[in-house]
Amino acid sequence: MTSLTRGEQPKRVTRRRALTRQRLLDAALHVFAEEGFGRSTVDRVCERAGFTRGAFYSNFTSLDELFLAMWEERAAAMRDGLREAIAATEGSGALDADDPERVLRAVLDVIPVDDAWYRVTAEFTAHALRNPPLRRVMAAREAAILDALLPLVEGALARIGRRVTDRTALGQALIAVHDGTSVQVLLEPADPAVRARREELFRHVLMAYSTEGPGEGEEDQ
Amino acid sequence: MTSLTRGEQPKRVTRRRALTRQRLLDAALHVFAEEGFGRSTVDRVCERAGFTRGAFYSNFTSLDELFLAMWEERAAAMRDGLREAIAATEGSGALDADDPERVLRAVLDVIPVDDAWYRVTAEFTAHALRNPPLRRVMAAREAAILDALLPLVEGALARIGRRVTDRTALGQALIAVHDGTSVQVLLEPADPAVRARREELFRHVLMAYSTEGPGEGEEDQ
DNA sequence: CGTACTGGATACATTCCCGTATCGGATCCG
DNA sequence: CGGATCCGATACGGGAATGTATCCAGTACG
Repeated sequence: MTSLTRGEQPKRVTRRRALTRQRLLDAALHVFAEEGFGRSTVDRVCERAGFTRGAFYSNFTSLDELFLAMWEERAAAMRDGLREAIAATEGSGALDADDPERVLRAVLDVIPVDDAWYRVTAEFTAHALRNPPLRRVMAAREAAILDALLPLVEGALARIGRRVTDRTALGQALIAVHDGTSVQVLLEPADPAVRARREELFRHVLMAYSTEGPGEGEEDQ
Repeated sequence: MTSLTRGEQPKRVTRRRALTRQRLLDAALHVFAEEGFGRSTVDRVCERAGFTRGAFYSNFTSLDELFLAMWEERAAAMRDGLREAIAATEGSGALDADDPERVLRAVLDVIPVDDAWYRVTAEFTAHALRNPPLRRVMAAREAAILDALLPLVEGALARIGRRVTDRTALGQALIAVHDGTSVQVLLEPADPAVRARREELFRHVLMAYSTEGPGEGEEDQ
């Protein structure tokens, strides 16, 4: 379908080019969110970005490729955000021996339930499941993102005195819970209880996949 | 958009009508799964069913309406299947005091990870999130389905000596875990470990939301 | 400061899909 | 079995979106 393997860069990336690329990415997020990925068209994305289709085809070969670029961006932002948030809890005075709540907060604030983003990824995932090469690309990238995020969570847990028993299982569980409960929260936006149950489930998972053991580096402060 | 409230039935449902309706439903499932809900068209559904668009518009007003009918069908089948499966475990000899595994099996076999169905519902859900009236309809139906299924699970748990602490929370958690882990299994179809971790997570949830207490009716036997 | 080149706009031909209105044959009922 | 009714096929008039090929202007570099 599309060449999903990094094509050769045109020797230099002019300033202008980078800008229009970014504008296209921003516009696409809105369009995908509003129309749905499946119903989105190159036309609309360009219209929203204030370009014509020529600009699009000069920067991307397909909406798939564009989405993957968008995802990359998002993942990087999340990774940085999480790192920062966890670092922030670190400085904040004395650590109680047991304060999983703080870790939970840090994580949930950085990786929130984002209406638009949820819709877009859900649809794109379904789309990828229909297309084996794309599915593989997606699985690989997801694994990479998890690899970057997990150590952060694990470190945070260690600092409050809990050792993770099975790193991979915890990662899979957290993602499943995040995704699975996000829909529920979005479907029932008026009901705060749904959100509360989501967080309770996160607590259960964090506890179930870690054990009260010596944190690696700093047991308490 | 579409009148999602049950319209008035034309006084009688002729045999022929029922048949074409069913053929349209079956065809639609395939088309949705293959093309994606968003990219599916009335044309294609009819083509696949061997009708022309006239037939479609005579039976449904929109693809949304058709999907809801499809979902209804599916939910009913699941409910019956689950009831039957649980009833089957009932007769099977002496119950060990603690055999959550049996309950888990019964449930997982009836509500499997279904590739095509997952894609379709995921996309339709995203679509519904974009459309408040439709979102409400969907939330309501989901709640109704859960109401029908939960007592069955609760009963099965009671028979192995576990009392559910918070019915609603358990239901929400099970659904979240089912949905969230389904994607993972489908994204990584070659890796049996992913599926194993899914089931492990189910076990954790079943235990976390129930307590070792006297089952309501039949403590043992 | 001018020129070679890159990037985005425009035009084009094609394909697909929508929803309605009307018609003729199948189906049901007495 | 015959008439009333129902149902699905056909015809119609538009409206988008696609990807490509070509062209002009803005940009960067010597």
